[in-house]
Amino acid sequence: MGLRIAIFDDNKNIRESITLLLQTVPEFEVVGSFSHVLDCVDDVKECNPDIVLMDIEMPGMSGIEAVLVIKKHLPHVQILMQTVFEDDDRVFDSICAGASGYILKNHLNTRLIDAIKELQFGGSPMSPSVARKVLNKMQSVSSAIKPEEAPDYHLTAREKEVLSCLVNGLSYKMIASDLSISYETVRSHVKKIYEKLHVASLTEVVAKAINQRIV
Amino acid sequence: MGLRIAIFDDNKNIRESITLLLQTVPEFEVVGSFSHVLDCVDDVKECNPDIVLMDIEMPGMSGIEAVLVIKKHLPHVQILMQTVFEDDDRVFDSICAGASGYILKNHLNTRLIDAIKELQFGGSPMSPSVARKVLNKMQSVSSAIKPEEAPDYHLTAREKEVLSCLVNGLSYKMIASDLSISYETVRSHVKKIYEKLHVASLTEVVAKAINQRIV
DNA sequence: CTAAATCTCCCCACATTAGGGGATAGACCC
DNA sequence: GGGTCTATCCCCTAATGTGGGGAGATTTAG
Repeated sequence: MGLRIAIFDDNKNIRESITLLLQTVPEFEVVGSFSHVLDCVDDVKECNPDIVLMDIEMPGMSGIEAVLVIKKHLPHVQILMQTVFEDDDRVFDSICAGASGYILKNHLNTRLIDAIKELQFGGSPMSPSVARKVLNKMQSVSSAIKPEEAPDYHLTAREKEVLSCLVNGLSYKMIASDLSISYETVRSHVKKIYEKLHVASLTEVVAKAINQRIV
Repeated sequence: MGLRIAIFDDNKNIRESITLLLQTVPEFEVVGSFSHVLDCVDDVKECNPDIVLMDIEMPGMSGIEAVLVIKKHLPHVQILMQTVFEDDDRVFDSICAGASGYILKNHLNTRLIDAIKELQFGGSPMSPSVARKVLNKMQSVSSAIKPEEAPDYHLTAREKEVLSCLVNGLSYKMIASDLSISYETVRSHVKKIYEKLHVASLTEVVAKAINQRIV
């Protein structure tokens, strides 16, 4: 069976030349070609593609927003961004929106067919400069990716419960009624937490809990 | 001028076959071939490559650690990981350590030469499945990448100062002496902050400040 | 220049948290 | 069965934070 492909691009010439290019591959089938994304979810539902080629710059709604809504309603569809832009914002916004690949238009002729095949088999084709941006960004947010070994404070389950209540801004009284225990018990737990976290005030507890993701 | 390449791999056969493969490209020059990374910084300084091929599994020090130290001492060197592993940890650790590409050994024959050329021109070659992992990870940490539009609470400079003191766990008294203002003034600021942030307790202030990066 | 915002300080009354103590009952380990 | 850990509860005192006011000086914006 063939691979169903839909194209979104406001430029008619580009849509047509992409279509021509894709038609040189027997297994590819262009099942839709649209000049805007205002009805993209319906369009995609209608033509039921495996892969969507999405331009970024389009009238009305941008291709990035389109990715968001398509992915939301049809998460199985693979979306390949194809655009002239390679500024960080557009690249990362597209990826975060759910795109599975990102190739620049000047690579279309040479790379599009390979890129689609790569997508089909679970890859994420990217133009070289885009891939580099992505890796650099990964490095710069590495702290978020591999949270530095959070020291273990040996909090008990109950203490963690109390702690997360504190972080949510509850007072001792509220926590007591929330957990159906007495005010004094809450206090005992909090005292223990203070000891274990080596802090001396609620604000420090909250700051430490959030920053070290103990919550 | 040629492109200088160094190879780190504990398997002699692999080193030799990679060398043979690379020698088919006239511009490539294999300037070093090492079976371990214990002296990798010296080795790399010695042979002065543009690009390093790094295996992950090696005796003594792992290739990932080697990437770290090489990048630390010789940040301009481009490092391409070549390995059989594609578990998330190894992939992300390598990238965070500073690798500029990551290809799987079963793609070596077909992709290595292209990958090196891509590296040379500022790209970041990755095996398809690795690229997909990277994109998925990017999406999952998107909150860290694009901090959702922090609403502006119109805090004044002074209020922000006080706020950051609070987040650091200081009491009103300490803040007062820190900023050389009276206790009552601190209170005034805090009251204002409460209003503007729509909260009613210190813990909420701290939590909101940290989570929304107002600090 | 006037009005608004900001920063500074003060008072009183009340609520909440902090630090010190101690106690009981159940679970778990050896 | 004795020791350790956890969760639960209690008391007292002191310190700190909360909520409601008001008020003068200075800077900023219209």
